[in-house]
Amino acid sequence: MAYPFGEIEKKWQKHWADNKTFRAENKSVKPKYYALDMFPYPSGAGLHVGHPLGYIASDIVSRYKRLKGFNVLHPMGYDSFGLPAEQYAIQTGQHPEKTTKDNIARYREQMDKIGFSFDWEREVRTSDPNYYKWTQWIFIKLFNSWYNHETDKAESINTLVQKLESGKVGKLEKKWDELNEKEKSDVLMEYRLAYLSEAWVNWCPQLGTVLANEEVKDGVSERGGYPVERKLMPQWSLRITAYANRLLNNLDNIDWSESIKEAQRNWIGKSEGASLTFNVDNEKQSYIPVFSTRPDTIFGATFLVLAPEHPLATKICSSEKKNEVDAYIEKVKIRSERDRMADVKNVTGVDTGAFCIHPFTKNRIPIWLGDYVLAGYGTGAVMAVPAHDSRDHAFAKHFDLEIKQVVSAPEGWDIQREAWDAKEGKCINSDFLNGLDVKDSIKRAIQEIEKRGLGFGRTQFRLRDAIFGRQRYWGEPIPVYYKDGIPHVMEENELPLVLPEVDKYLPTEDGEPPLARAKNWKHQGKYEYEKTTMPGWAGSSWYYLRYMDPQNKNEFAGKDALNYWKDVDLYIGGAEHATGHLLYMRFWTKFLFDLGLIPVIEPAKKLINQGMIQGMSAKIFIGGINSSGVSMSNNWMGPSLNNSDYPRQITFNDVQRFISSADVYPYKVPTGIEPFSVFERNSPIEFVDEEKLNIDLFIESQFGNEYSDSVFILKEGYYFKGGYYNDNGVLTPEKTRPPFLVKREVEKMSKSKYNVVTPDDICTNFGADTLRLYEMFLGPLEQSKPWNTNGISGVFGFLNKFWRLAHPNPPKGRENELKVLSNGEDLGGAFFVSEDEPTKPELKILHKTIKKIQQDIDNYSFNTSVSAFMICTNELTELKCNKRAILEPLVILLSSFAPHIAEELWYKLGNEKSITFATFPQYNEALMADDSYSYPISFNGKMRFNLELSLSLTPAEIEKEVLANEQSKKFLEGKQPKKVIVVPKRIVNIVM
RNA sequence: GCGCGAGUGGCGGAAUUGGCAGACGCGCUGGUCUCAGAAGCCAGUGAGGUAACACUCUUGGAGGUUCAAGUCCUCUCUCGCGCACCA
Repeated sequence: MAYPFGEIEKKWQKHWADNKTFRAENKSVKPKYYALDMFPYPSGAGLHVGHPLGYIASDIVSRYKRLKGFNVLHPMGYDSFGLPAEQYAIQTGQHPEKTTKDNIARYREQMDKIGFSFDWEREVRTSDPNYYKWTQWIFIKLFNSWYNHETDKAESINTLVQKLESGKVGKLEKKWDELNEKEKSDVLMEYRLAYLSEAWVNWCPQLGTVLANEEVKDGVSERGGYPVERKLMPQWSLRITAYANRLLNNLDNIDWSESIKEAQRNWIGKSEGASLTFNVDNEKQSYIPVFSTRPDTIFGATFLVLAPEHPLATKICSSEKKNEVDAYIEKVKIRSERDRMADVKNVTGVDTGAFCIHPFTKNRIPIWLGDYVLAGYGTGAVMAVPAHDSRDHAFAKHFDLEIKQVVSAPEGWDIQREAWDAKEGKCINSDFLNGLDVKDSIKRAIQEIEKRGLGFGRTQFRLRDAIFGRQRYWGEPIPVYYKDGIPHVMEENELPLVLPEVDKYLPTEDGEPPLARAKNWKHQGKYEYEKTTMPGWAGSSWYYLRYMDPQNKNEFAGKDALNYWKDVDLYIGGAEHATGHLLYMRFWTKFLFDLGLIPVIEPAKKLINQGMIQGMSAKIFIGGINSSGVSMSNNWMGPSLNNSDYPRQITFNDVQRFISSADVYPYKVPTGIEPFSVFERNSPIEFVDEEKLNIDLFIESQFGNEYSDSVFILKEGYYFKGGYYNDNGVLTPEKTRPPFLVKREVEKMSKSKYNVVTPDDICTNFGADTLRLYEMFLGPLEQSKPWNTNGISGVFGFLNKFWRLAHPNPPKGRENELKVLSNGEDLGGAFFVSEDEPTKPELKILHKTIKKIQQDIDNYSFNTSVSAFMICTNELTELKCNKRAILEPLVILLSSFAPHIAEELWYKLGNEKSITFATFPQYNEALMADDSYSYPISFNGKMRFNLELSLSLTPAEIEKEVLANEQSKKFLEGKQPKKVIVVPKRIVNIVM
């Protein structure tokens, strides 16, 4: 019989909730510890087994830190604005708020079953007006701030206005005071950290909306397949680029995984070089600034390339090239930026017919347009040095442009064939740079450029400002209204700007966002509000602060709370947020710090990315209707590929589709229906046992219903409309049907792949403690792994074994000592612990385990902790140890991992307060010490035998003992050892 | 292409950072209990080899450093993830 986990878990979950056991206090003499999980988006599929992986780890740490005397903040909430609820709303008309609430209720129910020690009084939801009021408030702060590069921090926009008034900043055409309101607004927009500007977006005219990059595939919208073009549109953006340097430099001071830091470094993409200007050889005196990290190669610049979107492109081109240039720009426009980046191999471009003057040589060099130059990076123009940049080289080769070498390459390098990109070599053909090393010549070139007033040294970032507006309904309204065409933010005391009701969640007929449907939704009844909403990452960029003081009505969080909790000590979540959420959160933290609103510049000291738990998808192969909608029946040759054998029971008209078992695909699928009509589809895994699909259940289900008319092709014979036919078309008794197999494949676990496994079944069948231990036992936290339940019985067995330590069969003659408590009669025996003094071996086991568990938790190595518990339990079982002095401390150790069983045993041991308030036991090295050690004795590095020796021996004595040993003599074969290595408490190695 | 990470039994994974490779668990084999099964308990389980020992081989591959290498160095292969015309 298993221990009564069901009863125990329910009982203690209720106890913890009723007693608010895990409530964190904002004032305490204890040191603080803040353990945070990335909060989930509450999707309709519910929590799957991958979610709790990180939550369990942070819960173990939280419970451990409480035992270690910390005041622990361990909260949970929901990132509850987002697209899926809105899509569902569009399809069904159900308000996203309702969907979200239902999903949250389900998440909560699932989490409660796992026994997390969250302080639920601190729950936050980003879609709650009491929460997003402060998200909007931060937006207003961003709008009212600018980045002062002199002080290197954000400041109130008022300090900028002062500087503008005194003329210290900016080059205004008129004096500040002489500007009208619109002009002033436009000037300030150039500086505000939240600003409105024209930005390039993926615009889909048919859908009337902007699409995110990932929603565009092959130049058309993923949904509907409508064309998408690049378009300049007014957009709200956040000036994250102002923080690029600090976001980069501060990475060195936080304990985050190297891969995340590296991803952020790449994303920020700092590069140093020079900006220099080329004058166009025309009457208009146009000039083109370019950015280069290789100003040392300036003498190798043989042409200029502009991005097709470059504003000068159409202005400078010669009249005879005008048509060609316009055609090219039009062609490029309909491709998304992503497509352009993906399509690296094809060189495209066009000659503008215009020329510019090389600033040093004064040569005339041609100006081209090329789509390998990105409008959004640098100045949108490059000086092409084909000899030393392979992209320029490819372009030059394609259009037969001059390639001029200016850096020495290795012997035999053919510069006409391949570019020499490396920053190595000496400058040649380069006037004043000749003979200099590349590294020195970069500095020298910048000096010269600055001296001659051609440009200046400059640092460029790949990071771009974050587009902040979304043409969506289910998000925070941006607290902005328009008065005489000028955007104004609302007053702080007018917040929150509550999301208005709309009749439909779609864009309007004229292509305005859904919020344009809101009736009478105007600021002070007069002024139009901004119609876009904030992106998903807005609310999550600061939520860790709100947890510190979630009920606060007057501030986003109170000063005392902020100063007490400061930052997150341990943050656990997925690595997929490397360049999104985690970067934005760091950005907002630095901004709030600059304004003096919070005391920290980084949100989280330590970050762990838990690995993804993948799903085991079940793929089926469906053939039938081809892409043009023509039934494939005419090509169908029958399962045996022999038309004359074709069974009469099936007429072609009945058959919609043919589904192949994985062990026959593609062999029994007639060649005529390949390849265009056979496709893979995921079957929901609940109809699959190992590899076998239960066809009957499958067809009856909502998912499989559409295949009720299909032929299921088996290795031998086939299945059709409830009957099994052999290859001769003879209806055959059910029993002989061969299995229909699916192809199992490891994929990301997601609702759309029908491979989601929820934790609920495990909780029901084995209990939450087993789930918690098992998820930890699977392997290192950071590692990704497919979910399987193969090993779960081992973990469950361990908990039962542990339970039995305190529920042994009572020894003869001492039955009267039995302590029978409430539900005592369950296992082999009733609850019974001995009050005897522990023996030395028992103490050794205990203290060894305390040390191991403590070290493992400190290293976040939870899988090895579980092993340690198992070893300890096995050893104590061997000794038949049921002593209080051993079990009581062990129960405390176990309580972070398996809190329910620990809490129950703690209670049975006679403790009245929750084990949460116990103290983590201290290990004593002295009790673990052995007086002897079994030395492995090796000869020439090969281990031959073990020898038990006292640890008090000196190395010299050990050597003597070993050499005197009978077995050693055998391996020495009479030879004299050359050398004997003795490492005390490790090894002895004899070199012959 | 660039960056990061990883390759250890049939499987998930250990290995105090250079010191007995394969802990712990699954699976498998045999035994015990049972009318039978499940659960539990006991024993075995890297490969080769042997009646059993002995012995030999073994951490993706090839070299190297060392008394000693899964661990350090060089080269190389494979896989996973991230970024990807960033001038």
